[in-house]
Amino acid sequence: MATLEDVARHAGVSLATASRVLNGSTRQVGAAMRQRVESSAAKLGYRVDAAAQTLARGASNVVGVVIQDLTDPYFAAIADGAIRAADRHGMVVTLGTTYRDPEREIALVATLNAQRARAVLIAGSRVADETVLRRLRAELDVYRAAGGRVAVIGQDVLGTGTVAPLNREGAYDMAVALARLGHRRFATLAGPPNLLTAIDRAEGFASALSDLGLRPPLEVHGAFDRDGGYDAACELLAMRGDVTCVFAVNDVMATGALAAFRENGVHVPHDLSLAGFDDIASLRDLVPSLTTVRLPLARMGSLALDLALADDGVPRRESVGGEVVLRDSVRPVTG
Amino acid sequence: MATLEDVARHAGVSLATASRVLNGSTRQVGAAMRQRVESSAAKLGYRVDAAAQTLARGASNVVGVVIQDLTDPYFAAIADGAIRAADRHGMVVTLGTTYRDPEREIALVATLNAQRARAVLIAGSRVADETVLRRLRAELDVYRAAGGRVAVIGQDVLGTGTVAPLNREGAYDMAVALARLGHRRFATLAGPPNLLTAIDRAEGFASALSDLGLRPPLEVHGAFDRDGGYDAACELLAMRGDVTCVFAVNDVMATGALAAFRENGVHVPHDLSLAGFDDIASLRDLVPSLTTVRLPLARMGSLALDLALADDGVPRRESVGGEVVLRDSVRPVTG
DNA sequence: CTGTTAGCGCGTTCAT
DNA sequence: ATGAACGCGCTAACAG
Repeated sequence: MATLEDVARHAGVSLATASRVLNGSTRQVGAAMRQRVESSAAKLGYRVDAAAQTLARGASNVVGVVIQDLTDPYFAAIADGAIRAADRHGMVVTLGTTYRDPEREIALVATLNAQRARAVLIAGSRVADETVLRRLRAELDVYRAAGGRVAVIGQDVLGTGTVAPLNREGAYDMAVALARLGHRRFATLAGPPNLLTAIDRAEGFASALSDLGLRPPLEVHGAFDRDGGYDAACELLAMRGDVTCVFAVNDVMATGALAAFRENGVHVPHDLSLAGFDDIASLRDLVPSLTTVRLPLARMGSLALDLALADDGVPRRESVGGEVVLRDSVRPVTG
Repeated sequence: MATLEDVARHAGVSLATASRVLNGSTRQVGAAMRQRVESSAAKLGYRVDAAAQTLARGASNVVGVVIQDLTDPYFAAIADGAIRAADRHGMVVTLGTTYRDPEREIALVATLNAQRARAVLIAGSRVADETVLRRLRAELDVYRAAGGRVAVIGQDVLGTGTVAPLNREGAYDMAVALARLGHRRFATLAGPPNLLTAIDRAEGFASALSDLGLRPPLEVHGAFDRDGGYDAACELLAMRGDVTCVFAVNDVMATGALAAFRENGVHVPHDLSLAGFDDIASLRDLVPSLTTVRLPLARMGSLALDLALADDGVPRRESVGGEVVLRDSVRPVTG
């Protein structure tokens, strides 16, 4: 591989001049030399060495993105937004996946610190576990002490820049919208009992019912994924009582629930209404189409990068609201 | 940020010793010193500088993955497989997205070359455009000349390691399976006319019909995504004739087609059978469930990394077969 | 506008 | 088993 020095020699100029023309310095270089350097670089197939640049500059151009599962469209959409934003900044994304294991989250932050990533974005719900949280915080602290910028997409429990989806509020609004359609008796497919996102959404939903003077929802817990929704829905069917409307705390769970209901001969929305949360694009062609709370996932990813890069010590917090989207999976209660 | 030298000084040992204990050298270090170094490193919050390591070693631990669109579950699944494999090798993935623009593909390879990525994996169909292909090949050549390893997932047109899905064969098998159900008159939602994957699948399908002595399928082109399938399906409806079964060259297009058919009152599979290709997991809950050709997407991603890392000059090629999965979106022709 | 030179943090000979 | 010293490729003063 040709080095800058090779190019400089080949062009008959100094190292510094070659550096100035090839790698964005603000300094000016005469047209003749610039020409010579450029053609030498082309001829030799010169490519900068980013590692050397990082070392010399003391700053890399990578941003780390930590998500839980790339095959979950929720995270894919967020990562996509982050990648596009990084792209606009001329930065490169190294993407890490935790497989929903908080330990891996910590390890990834360490790795990204080693890369001297300019920023680290962490997406995914925090777990209500103080000890693992403390260790993550510690790892983030050493990263930030070294000048690293951090933003999370989710709960603001790390003292970092935060893009906070209004989970509680969105679920609250959803409950109000569903009650307005005449529903009085609800169930919640509530996700894992220790996942903050799931908790917030379930609580927001319940609190709206309470404000409306309705009975608290039946709550069934389950994993935060498609199969969790399926299982929870099956469990619900065994004890449904007079429930007319089911709120799943995310679309992926709602998808599983839909399948479970169908397999058990329960027709949505005729026999039971169903709502989700997130508005995952690739799920828009489900039948019936899912009523949900739309979150601007890609924008959340790019916003997180902006927040992280703007981090000047006083972490900013940006809330993003969700909008209730009524589709075919719910119907008014008649009579 | 603490450097190795800081740690060495703090532990009262030489730089070399500190390096040996902290960063996997094969050399042995006495237990006492090892202990001291480790506790100093912990106390100072030392984290290796990957850039410095890369420079000193002359090799990075990043692998580049180039895909077209992260929100397309096909690519997300492949990238997921690649990330898991990289993880097992202790490597880190920088993920680049082309937005289906071949120019971006070239730029990304250059960027990854700059990172001195140990391997570059490129997923996504080649386009039948010689000039852009030549330029991509040229960029890959300078990367490979510098010792970079490359593997593509798709057509073997770059002279690199290749994970080749058996598109032609899978589509052929699908046609045979559908004909066995009694279908005699087919249409193909064929994707863009210059996309090799789309071409191979459409041709494989047609060639089976020909072998079976059936009429060639009606062909309608469209973008390789959900909306392309939707549009193509609409077009097809205007000229359908006696077609009883539609083959979309991928599941995402089939999803769009399903929506188009439904909106136009055409019931699948009652009025029309529909098949796709890929077996995207997140689409398995569509109703009716999609008949498709299953591809082991995650494995293709990890296989690509293996191929790339094994690259010793003579690029290997690994074909991966697809398996026809019959589901509810097709039904036998009765009478 | 151009050239010289001193590091950036670490791996790795080569001595000891 | 341990340490001293050089070099990886590049940027950024500084000098001219």
